[in-house]
This record gives sequence, structure tokens and C-alpha cells, in this order.
Amino acid sequence: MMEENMELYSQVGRNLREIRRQRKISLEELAEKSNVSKLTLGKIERGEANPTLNILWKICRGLTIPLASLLVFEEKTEVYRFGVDPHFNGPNNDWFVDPLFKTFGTMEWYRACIEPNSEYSEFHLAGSEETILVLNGQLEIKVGKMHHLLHQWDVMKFKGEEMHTYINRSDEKVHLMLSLTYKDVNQTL
Amino acid sequence: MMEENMELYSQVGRNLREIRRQRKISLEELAEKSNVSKLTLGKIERGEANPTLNILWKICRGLTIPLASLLVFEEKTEVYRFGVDPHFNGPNNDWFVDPLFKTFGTMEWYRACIEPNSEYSEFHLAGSEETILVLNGQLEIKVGKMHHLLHQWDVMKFKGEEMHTYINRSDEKVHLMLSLTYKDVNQTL
DNA sequence: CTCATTTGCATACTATAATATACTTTTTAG
DNA sequence: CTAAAAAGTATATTATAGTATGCAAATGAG
Repeated sequence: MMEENMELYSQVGRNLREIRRQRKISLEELAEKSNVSKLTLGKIERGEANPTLNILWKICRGLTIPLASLLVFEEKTEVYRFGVDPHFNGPNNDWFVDPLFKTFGTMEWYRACIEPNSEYSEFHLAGSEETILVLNGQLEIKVGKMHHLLHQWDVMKFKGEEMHTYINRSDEKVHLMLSLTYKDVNQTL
Repeated sequence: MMEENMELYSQVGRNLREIRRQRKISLEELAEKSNVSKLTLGKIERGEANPTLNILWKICRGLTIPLASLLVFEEKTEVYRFGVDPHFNGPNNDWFVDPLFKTFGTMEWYRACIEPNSEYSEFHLAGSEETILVLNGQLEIKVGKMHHLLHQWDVMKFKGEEMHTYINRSDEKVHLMLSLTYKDVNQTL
């Protein structure tokens, strides 16, 4: 097997093994319950397999656990180096966003940049809260119909579901940190 | 493609498409970012593919979203009929547990049954709370060193991390509902 | 409408996931 | 310690996921 994603496979395997052991059932029993061969189950648990969505599904059904549970784990320390890691550009290269820290569900972190004399609008799902910190320069933010002018290191928090616009009226790039918090896992999508 | 898990594949595809559309990037752009072929991405979005864990991983990395996000969705209404759906037996068939409702993370529901004149011990992770309701007969419960005798429809709540034992001293099966609540998603595994 | 972009689709090919079977090693229970 | 059960391994086979290419259909902007 390719050694590309060993760490991922190991994590998933560890999760499965832990759950199975907790239930005190053998590989063979699980094979019956899930209709996945004992060999495949073993390989997955040992991190030697790249299982199919269908197989993951069958295993989770066999254990009556949610599909995502096998794929949740502490991801290793993550470092995103400024200017090195890829980011998402806006349609006119007037802003970009680096999503940071692939934490699950309740919180997301972004590093963003708005080009001089440009703006960017968005809104998020109900129940989300957005917190931003301006890293440099000054930034105008419109939330609903209210405008706010923020300076370096100013922090602001608002309801994410309201349409909001980041406006950079200066002649320099403005950078900001941005975090989104959701009330509920199901609302992150 | 087999039509076995169409519903599952559709759900995952819908999630992916929604996220991609939200980011306003084309299939081709995502193909570049994720190193997954445009064709495969398209198939997944249309629910015509059974993607590999590796592929899911690459897609999520390309979008810098948590791996599990594509697999979280409202599962349909679930009905577990008593005595019909499979359950997990204890080592001596002296108890069995039906895990119910594949809800994610914070709460788990079980239906359990203890055979006459037998018992079952367990404990859970720190921070969990267990709530039980006796459905019929009477059940003795030992939590730590304290014993409690519960009768039909009695309800009891205790810290799941303490070792606890369900004891059925009667000559009839005792059924109970049981729920586990965790403080944190990461503690469910 | 028309053109350009994006998406869907068919075919053929390659890589590999999943299984069956049988055997070895490790773990567990008595 | 020994026997039995469980888990890991090897090989060969089958099924299918993933890709490349080229083209058709749908979508969207002007």
C-alpha cells in the first residue's frame, strides 16, 4: 500500500478498534454484523487500508454509530505559515482567506486579507457568531445597516447570520483574523 | 454502479456541492486544489461514486475543512422496533443493549435488558452523565459503593465515570432505557 | 440570442480495494 | 503450561474506484 496517508489510516483504525474493543466483540462478530470481511476490518484497524465510503458506512451501521464518528480525532498540531500555505482568492483577487485549524464542528478559524480599495460581503448560518481582529491598518465593517471603523488590533464580535461587508478604503492590504462559532454541529454545513 | 447506497452517496454529494458552491469555485479549480480528478469530483457530487477514504481526505484538505464534515447530515427518522432490530449480547447472554438513534457526539441512547438473576458492570469516560429509567420490574444499581433499588418507571442519574453495576435479583427480565451524555465531542470515542 | 464557461457523460484503461481461503502468530482462559 | 480463541499474514482472484480524453449538454453573462 502506498505510504501516503498512513497517519490518517492509523487514526481511523485506532478509532474503530477502540469502539469495537469497548463493545467487546471480535473481528469476526463485527464482520457478521457489518457484512465486511474480517480481513478488511483487520486491515482497517491496523491502518493498512484505504476503505471505501460504502465500507465505512457498513461498519458504522453494524455498530450503530454515526458515520462520522470514525473520522473524528485529534488532528496533530497544525502550523499555517503566512504566505506559504495556499489560500482562496476572491473572484477578482481582491481578498483571500486561509482557513486554519481543521477543528471539528463548533469553531473555525480563518486568516483573511482584503486588497486596497475593495470589499467582500458574506453571511453565515443562523446561530453562528463571528469574531474578528484587525491585524494591520484600518478596516470598515458593515453589519446589517451599521458601519464600524476598526483600527489595528481592534476586536469585534457579531451575529454571523447578518449580512456583513469588509471594506478596505485604504491603499494597503488589510489583514485580519476571523473566527466563526456555531451553536450546533449540524449547522456547520 | 450498484444502487445499494444511493441515498448515502447523494447526501455526501450534496454536502460537497454545497460547500464548493459556497466557495464559488468550479469543479476544475477544486480538482487542482485537491488533486482529485474533475470527473471523480463530479461523480461524487452527483452521488454516483463510492469514494475512498483517501479521496475524501484529499477533497477535505483541498477545501481545508474537517474530514468528517462531508459525512454529517440529518439522518432520516429512525425507528428501532423492540425485539426486531439487532442488539449486542453480553458474554453470557445475561444482558443485551440496543444502541438507538445515531445522533452525533453529545448524546447516546440505549435500550437494555438484564436477564433474571444476573448483573452487568461498566463505566464510561470522565465527564459523562448517565440517566436511566426502569421500564419494568425492579432493578438494583450499585454506583461506586452505594446501592439503590429502583422500581418501575423510576429514574436515576449519575456520573458515568464511576463504576456501576446493574443487578437483577428477580426472576424476570428487566428492561431499561439508558442515556449517556458527554461534555465534549472528543470524549465520545 | 450567442458565446464562453461549466458541468455531464461515454469509452477505455489502470490501479487498487475487497474477498476467499488457508496458515501463523498472539492473546486469553483454565 | 496448555489448549482454544482471536488476531495478524500471505497469496491469488474479482470487483470496482480513479483517471484520461474527447465530446455533448446545460448554464450563465452580455
